[in-house]
Amino acid sequence: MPRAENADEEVRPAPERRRRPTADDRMLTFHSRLRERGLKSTGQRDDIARVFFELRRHISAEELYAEVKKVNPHVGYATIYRTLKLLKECDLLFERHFDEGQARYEVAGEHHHDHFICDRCGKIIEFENDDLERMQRAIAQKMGVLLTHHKMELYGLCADCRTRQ
Amino acid sequence: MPRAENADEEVRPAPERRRRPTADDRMLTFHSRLRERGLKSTGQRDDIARVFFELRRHISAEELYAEVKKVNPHVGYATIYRTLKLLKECDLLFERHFDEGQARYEVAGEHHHDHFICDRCGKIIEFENDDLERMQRAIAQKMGVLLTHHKMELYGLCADCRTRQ
DNA sequence: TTCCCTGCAAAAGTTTTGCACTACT
DNA sequence: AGTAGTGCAAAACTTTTGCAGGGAA
Repeated sequence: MPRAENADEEVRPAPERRRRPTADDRMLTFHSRLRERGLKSTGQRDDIARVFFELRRHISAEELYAEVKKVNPHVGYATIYRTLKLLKECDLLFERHFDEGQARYEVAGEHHHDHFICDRCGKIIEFENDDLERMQRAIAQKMGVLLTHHKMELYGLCADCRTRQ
Repeated sequence: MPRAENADEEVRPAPERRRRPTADDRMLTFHSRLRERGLKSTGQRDDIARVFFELRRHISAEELYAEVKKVNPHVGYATIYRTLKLLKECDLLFERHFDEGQARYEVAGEHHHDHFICDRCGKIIEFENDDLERMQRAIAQKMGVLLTHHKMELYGLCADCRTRQ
């Protein structure tokens, strides 16, 4: 394990350090958040939410639509978008805008992490680094601003594309 | 070695540390880049590029269109977009996608900086921090990726909105 | 039974493109 | 003269919305 830079020790893949909620856990949360708001649970919402919770991360609306269609061919695009917005309001989803035209969505509620996006193959790698987080807070404090969220994205060639190049 | 506690000393407003090229300087560069590529200089391109170089940063295509119209009412949206793309290819412009629907454009070629965006008033504050840059490179190295560019955006309430709140 | 929810299609917002015409070099 | 550039309008793409009908509580 290299130790020249102290960043080395701090960089680690984002995947869960404590138990990650299952799709079922998240469905229960979704239902209770809906109830809290006086909104209804419906077959479409459940289908969309379950597919979203079970699928790989950083999905686009288009991809989600295609996946949901496999389970429930009746669902329309409008309901996909409306449900994505709803999941966001329920704090169960993050909406991300990488350097593309369309938004990508990921399951919320895990430890904060940032992203590396491969310019060539589009692969998205998550990582986390506590020093980075601390430094951002320090910068915000110095500027006198109140931080609500932030975005830190690295772009380049992933290890695979780099060698294949 | 980056440390969060001394970030204070490193945070400074981004504005130029060495002489900033004038709009005229940039126009000359633009013309020579066009020539290199066998492309033509035209009245519309000059009008758009000059307005862009002289105007405030982080402009949207819509705002630029309105400004250019004042100088040359004949210019169409298509030419605005085509010229923005051209300026990008000439490395004279950065395209940014903050948390909005539309892209914003800024003059390229100055020292690298990052952005704070106010959630309330939309104000954009630039800042730079060398520790942050170093740390990003260290992270990239650790992940085995080749970095081409990155994006670091802080969102929240600016000092003004924070007190007015 | 009451609204909320859904699907469809149309609209909206941003950016790109086809085409005939214009104008640099 | 020849080729790249322009304006307009239409298209493309992503996301939102109006509306009439359907379904959860």
